[in-house]
Amino acid sequence: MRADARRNREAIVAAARAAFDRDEQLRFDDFADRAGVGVGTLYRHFPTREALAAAVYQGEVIALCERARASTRSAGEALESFLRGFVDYVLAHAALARVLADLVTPDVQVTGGSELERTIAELMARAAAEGVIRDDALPGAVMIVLHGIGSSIDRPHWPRESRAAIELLLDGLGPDHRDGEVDSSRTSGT
Amino acid sequence: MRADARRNREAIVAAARAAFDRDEQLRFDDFADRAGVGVGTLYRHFPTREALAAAVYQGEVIALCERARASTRSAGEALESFLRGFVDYVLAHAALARVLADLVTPDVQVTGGSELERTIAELMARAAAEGVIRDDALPGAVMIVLHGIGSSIDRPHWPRESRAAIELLLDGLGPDHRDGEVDSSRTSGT
DNA sequence: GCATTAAGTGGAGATTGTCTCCGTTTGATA
DNA sequence: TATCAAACGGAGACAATCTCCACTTAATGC
Repeated sequence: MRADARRNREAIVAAARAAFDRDEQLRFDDFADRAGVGVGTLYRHFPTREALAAAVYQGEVIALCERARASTRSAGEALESFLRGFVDYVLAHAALARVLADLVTPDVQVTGGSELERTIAELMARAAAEGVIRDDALPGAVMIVLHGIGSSIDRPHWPRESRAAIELLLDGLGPDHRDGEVDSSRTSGT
Repeated sequence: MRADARRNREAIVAAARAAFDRDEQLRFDDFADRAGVGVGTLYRHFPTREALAAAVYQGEVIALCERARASTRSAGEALESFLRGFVDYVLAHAALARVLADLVTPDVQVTGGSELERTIAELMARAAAEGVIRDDALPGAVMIVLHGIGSSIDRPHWPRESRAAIELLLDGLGPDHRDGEVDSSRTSGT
């Protein structure tokens, strides 16, 4: 890769990161201006807005994933803290939430997305092997909840509700309800 | 309302319902062509794509909601069957999923959305009063999961994963884990 | 150094989808 | 059947995305 190409690419990513961090809503072409390059250059490096967002966050997401997979804690703890940590990270980076949809939908060729799902699947498998979560839970179901968190950013109480959703999910993952659901046997006549 | 206005409005809704049912991805202006009216007429009746989608689905969603609230079954059963039923309905109407985002984000002036959330809140309150779900669960957290289901439509195993997500949610709502989460006390050394 | 050239650049303008505006038509009312 | 406010239609303004290609520049060989 030629030196000027790399320089431009990095300038674009840096400009995009700055804009995302302030949660600015920019037209795609504006990222080119911000980086001081032409739109042609922008499009050559990043064919879509999602590709750009991925370049900005891929590193961080993958780092989170690797930290979790390398964790020496029990599988249950690793899974719990990964999910809570991921949600905290998303809450702190609204722009990531706005593109999480694409990180989560695997059809796009974005490494961060499949990496996220792979990590969750691995942590769940380990936790299930330890018996601390049910062994019939689908990683995809967890992805769907994360997706919901990412795309609910415009709700008034987004952070609180997101954390609540994760807690419900973690509870639901517990090993004690292979049958369960809402405990209808307790139904009183009220 | 003038007769021709009503006729046009109904023609637009009918055309939109037909297009949605086939999950066609139309430009907004095309709904006007399909209904045989001008774009001006389309925009006067439905300022946004979401308003149109709401007109198509509001009735059905509100009907689902009212049926659930009128249910004479125990609150736990009503909540369970409402959530499962709603997901089934969404799975059967992909186009609804695509606009669920807006039905779920309350800033938009769409009656169906707040109606959905109000229904969930009410069913949850009743179930909590009966003691069949925890009383500290936020309706918003449930909305987030529904939102996730709606916006995960492009995932390969969307239906299965969506149902799995609802089951996890229902399990998590159960009354037995006021503390809980993943049961770390069971952690073995493995 | 200096030519060669493939890789890279920039931005004008094509394209596409959304939305507005206003001259014309039509249904309701008396 | 005259009146007029309500409703209509669609040309075209507008906004965002994306392509294309004439020009520039870094790398390579001599």
